[in-house]
Amino acid sequence: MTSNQTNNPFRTNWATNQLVRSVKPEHSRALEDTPEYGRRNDEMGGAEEDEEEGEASVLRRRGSHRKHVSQARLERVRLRRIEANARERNRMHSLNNALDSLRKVVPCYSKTQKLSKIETLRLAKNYICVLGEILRSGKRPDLLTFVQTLCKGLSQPTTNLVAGCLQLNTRSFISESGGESFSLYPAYNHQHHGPTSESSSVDSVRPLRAFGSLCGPYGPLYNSPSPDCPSPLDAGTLSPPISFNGIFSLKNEEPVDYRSCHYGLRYCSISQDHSADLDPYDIHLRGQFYQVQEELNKPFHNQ
DNA sequence: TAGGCCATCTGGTCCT
DNA sequence: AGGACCAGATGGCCTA
Repeated sequence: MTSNQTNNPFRTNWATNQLVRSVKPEHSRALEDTPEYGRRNDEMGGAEEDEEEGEASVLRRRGSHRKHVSQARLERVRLRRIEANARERNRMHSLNNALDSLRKVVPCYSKTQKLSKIETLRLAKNYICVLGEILRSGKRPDLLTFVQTLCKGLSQPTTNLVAGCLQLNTRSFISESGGESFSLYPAYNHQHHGPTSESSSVDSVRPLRAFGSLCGPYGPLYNSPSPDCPSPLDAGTLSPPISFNGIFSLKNEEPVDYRSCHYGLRYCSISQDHSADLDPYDIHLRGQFYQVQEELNKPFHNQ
């Protein structure tokens, strides 16, 4: 809610128009000399000046004419302007909703510290680049490439934020990954951890979001729709999991009900017994083997 | 306090 | 004619 909504919109716009008027090019000024503009000035308490002075007789003649024909028409114009404003607001709101949806599927999502619009777009573009490269090559890039690509063109604060979301710190890498057997790919999930798992963490990293977000043939495997379709992820409570050598770190602002999670492959590899003890701000999930995950990840097994 | 980000209003342009 | 889209301008809020 901005002051524009709480205050009389014409109040600020009047000042705006006064200023704009002084710098606008001639072709724009022409329109402002129309009855519509005069009417608006009247409403904002500004203005008879166009008619009283300034452009003298021609305007005055036009002015008298417009006063004669204007009332009903001007009322319509004013109404149209109000309606157009409302439509524009709605349009921008839907655009913002779409951006929010985008925020939820890029690697760094936080409800309390939202990425700006421009940074969201940049990060999304970078993310797509990474995923595209993965699809193209069938291999996951090395960590450095991933991070560099992801943060390409991002501002320093956003880079820090993304790094924070991804928990990019040396200690995590060294202590938990042993130098290279880790994954920071939000689109990935690990597998084969736990009793039935193999422990090769490099191989355990598998892309996941890339397919989980599609409405394509892999969609049913997840029982999860695309970003266009509502999903637990899109409900806004989940952010992409980060895997460090089989340990997921999930940072969220709100608790997540993992028991009702449809993204079983991504989030539900935890027993219900433990779910109540989860710290939503730093959740470590122990992966379990899922048959469907094996299916899903087939295309991503390195050739 | 400056700068970044955002919501809103507005007029122009294009399209149906 | 009217709606969608766009870009410019502005003021408010927040943070370093």
